[in-house]
Amino acid sequence: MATTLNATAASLLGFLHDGPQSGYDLVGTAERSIGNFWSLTRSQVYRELSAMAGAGLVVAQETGPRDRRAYALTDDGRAAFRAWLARPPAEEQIRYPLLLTLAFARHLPAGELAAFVAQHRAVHAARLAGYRRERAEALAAGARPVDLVTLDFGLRYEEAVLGWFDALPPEVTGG
Amino acid sequence: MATTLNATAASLLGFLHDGPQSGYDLVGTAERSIGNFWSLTRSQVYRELSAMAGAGLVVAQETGPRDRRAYALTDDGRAAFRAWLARPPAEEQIRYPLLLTLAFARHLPAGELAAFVAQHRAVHAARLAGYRRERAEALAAGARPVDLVTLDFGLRYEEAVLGWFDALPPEVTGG
DNA sequence: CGTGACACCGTCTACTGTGGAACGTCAAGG
DNA sequence: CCTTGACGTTCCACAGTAGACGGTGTCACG
Repeated sequence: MATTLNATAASLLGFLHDGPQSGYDLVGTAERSIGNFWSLTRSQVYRELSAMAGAGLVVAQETGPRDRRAYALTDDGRAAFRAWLARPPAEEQIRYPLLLTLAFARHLPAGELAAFVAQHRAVHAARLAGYRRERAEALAAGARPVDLVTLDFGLRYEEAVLGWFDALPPEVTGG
Repeated sequence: MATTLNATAASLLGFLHDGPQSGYDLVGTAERSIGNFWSLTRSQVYRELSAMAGAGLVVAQETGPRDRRAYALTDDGRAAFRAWLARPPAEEQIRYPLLLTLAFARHLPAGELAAFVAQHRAVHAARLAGYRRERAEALAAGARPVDLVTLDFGLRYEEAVLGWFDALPPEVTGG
């Protein structure tokens, strides 16, 4: 592994610090813990796992039922993870197709645009509600502020987006 | 072109409504107008252009100086663009490596984390300032609210992120 | 007991997106 | 004249996405 890890592979190593997991497990773990701001797919997880196994950063354990195969961290893997973690993180990426539609809205009949906007607003409202519930549950379970920083990012993001939706001019919302 | 356009290709068609442009031009146009929320690279632009030329959505004009080759919209291209625009836009994607670092911060010495956070905060502060300036200029140039919706998204996003940075617990900021 | 539904688990492929190397070309300035 | 640098395209390797596919264990229900 001459070249440095990519962020997705590194996060898998991060999760493996808590014990061996299969690719399937890792997808679930990742979705639960970093899914709000980092997406990954099964395909990629398995691809990275076998690459890292080849590079000696993880070792596959014996296959269990249903071809289940857990991977365990090696010392090299631990070292690679720490090396990755010490590197300055890159900037965030945002891609929002709705804004693309909005940018070209002059080519679109007004009614359809308003419908798209309403649909997206509903999605964000639901996400915000979900984050608020999650936060309350975490607090009740004794979480410290430092445990909530990534969740709080999502909260503030969704609040901002909802505020943006609600400030949209009537040409866009169909008002 | 049986399969539907992807968003990047569609946006190129959108820009070509204003007249023929080369790949190089399109990269610049896109960066200026949708770059805040939609990234694209040279490689992809040229790839999509030749694919669309093959599908008859655009036609290459004669090559000018420096192998420059402008593409013009065809009627098929116009139709494909409208068909794409009428489809409900997908949800946004966010990937923020800093949050990944934060999520695994327990494996990292405190000082390094604070430095990363400070660097990212500065980036966002600069972007916010840039957006505010852009907005003022656009208003001065007579822009209507509907022309500012995508810029306003960026503004609210950056305000929210900055608010989040400023509410981070001292364990993270090194305070 | 049987079987059908469904979650579990991995593989594969095609396509989309990113980053940078490479390379020729024209314009302008010292 | 020569260098520098913007212009413009091509190519490649890798990262990320989406979904089809196929096999397997479990459990509920008839």
